[in-house]
Amino acid sequence: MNSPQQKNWQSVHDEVLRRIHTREWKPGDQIPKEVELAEQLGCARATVNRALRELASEGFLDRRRKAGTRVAAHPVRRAKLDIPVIRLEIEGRGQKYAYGLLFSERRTPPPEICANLCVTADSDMLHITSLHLADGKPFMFEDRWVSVAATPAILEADLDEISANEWLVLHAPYTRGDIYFSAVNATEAEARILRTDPGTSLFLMERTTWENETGITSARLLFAPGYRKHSAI
Amino acid sequence: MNSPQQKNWQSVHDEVLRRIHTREWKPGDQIPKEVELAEQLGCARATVNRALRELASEGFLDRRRKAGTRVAAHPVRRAKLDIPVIRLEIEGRGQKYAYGLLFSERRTPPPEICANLCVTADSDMLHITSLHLADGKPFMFEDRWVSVAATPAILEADLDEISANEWLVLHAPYTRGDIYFSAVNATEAEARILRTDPGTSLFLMERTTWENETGITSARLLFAPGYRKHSAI
DNA sequence: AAAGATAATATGTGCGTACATATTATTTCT
DNA sequence: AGAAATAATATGTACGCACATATTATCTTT
Repeated sequence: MNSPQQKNWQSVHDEVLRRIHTREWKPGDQIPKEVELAEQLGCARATVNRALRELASEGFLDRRRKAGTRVAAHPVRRAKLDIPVIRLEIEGRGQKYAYGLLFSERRTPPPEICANLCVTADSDMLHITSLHLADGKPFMFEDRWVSVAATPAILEADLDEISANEWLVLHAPYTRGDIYFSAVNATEAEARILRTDPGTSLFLMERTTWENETGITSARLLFAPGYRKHSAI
Repeated sequence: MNSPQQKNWQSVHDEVLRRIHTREWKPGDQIPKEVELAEQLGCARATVNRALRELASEGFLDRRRKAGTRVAAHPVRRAKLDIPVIRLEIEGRGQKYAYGLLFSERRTPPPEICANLCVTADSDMLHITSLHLADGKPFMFEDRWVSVAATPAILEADLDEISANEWLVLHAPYTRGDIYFSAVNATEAEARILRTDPGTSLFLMERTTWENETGITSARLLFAPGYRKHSAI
């Protein structure tokens, strides 16, 4: 009972996914080779290839040359996480965005920043702290170090008008970055800035970005109580 | 000064990315059409198409039929987040995994679970709480509701031996899911289970998964202090 | 001039072929 | 028997062509 002609890769994708979901093909099972599937489904190998490639990148299949394709034994699901500019995230919630520069100083970095960005202790850096507000209420506190050597133009940026977050996105593209999510108790100072109580649990995002092997910036983004980061899978 | 022959889509991908990074093509700019790029780079349109499609899915480009391709104005970077089975996450850190079922009861769900999964208040559900340990220390506390109607086989699972987390991954594939990350202060009970102090800031992951329109399971995963979730971009 | 029909166009995708590449299986050699 | 060379094979990808589709631009019609 061959399935009716599946002429596009989407339908092949869905059909294969259906067989995985119905456990016709179980985790660890080897599935038919591309040419067989193509014949079975009445389409070209290229079409099957496209569908299977997509499914592999989604984590449903493991593929290896010569060894063939099998259903992923331990489906490591890959959630997609959008990392927008803070302004857009707030405006996307239908709230009014505001921003205030708290502090900006050109100086040498503390040890933990050196370690993060792999820079020397005498590097020329810009240290910026700022507060992002949603509907007038503190939303996120940003504590950022930017390498002046890697991004000299940052010195000309008017950081009272545009946040370092947004300026960097527009002017300093990066090739890779790390993000860490965690939870911390608010310190006295942090609580004061975010207008909450010391000890309150806060969502923390730590980001470091790189242009090839050059560290660009390292930021500590501390969100006001109640913040939830969503992701779909 | 055309670039030397770029015969594979990876090199086209990298070359386009280079032009974006060097701001030869700036955010918002329209880039040459596929046929032009193909000619310029000395390869087939299909090859360019593959590269640009990839770049669009990575968030660097916006593409629309007839309108052409342009550099994304607000590069919403998409971080990829791996959601493995807890056991593999712990073993991946080189730690010894252990697991204990705390509690298991078949009953009707409380209102918040009904809302999450879109089920009625008289649904047949399984409520499971368990503790995952790394090197003998509490690592994550799992509080999960599973729909018996959607996954009757769960009743036969030996949840003392295999965690609901892992059983579900292997036996109840889902079509979509939501994940929320946040930070909460430990309650008395949670602090006792995770062997920490009440009020300690804890990283919380709330997951709900669906098979088509049927809610499968909703889980609240509370991590021990110090946990950081990593993601690359 | 506004509305609706029509043409033009860039991307989206399918197909068949050819060859590349990684990996496994087999054979040959010592 | 064990190691090394060789063959076989499934996926990976490049190419050229054709046509589909969405969207914009243009031309009619009223």
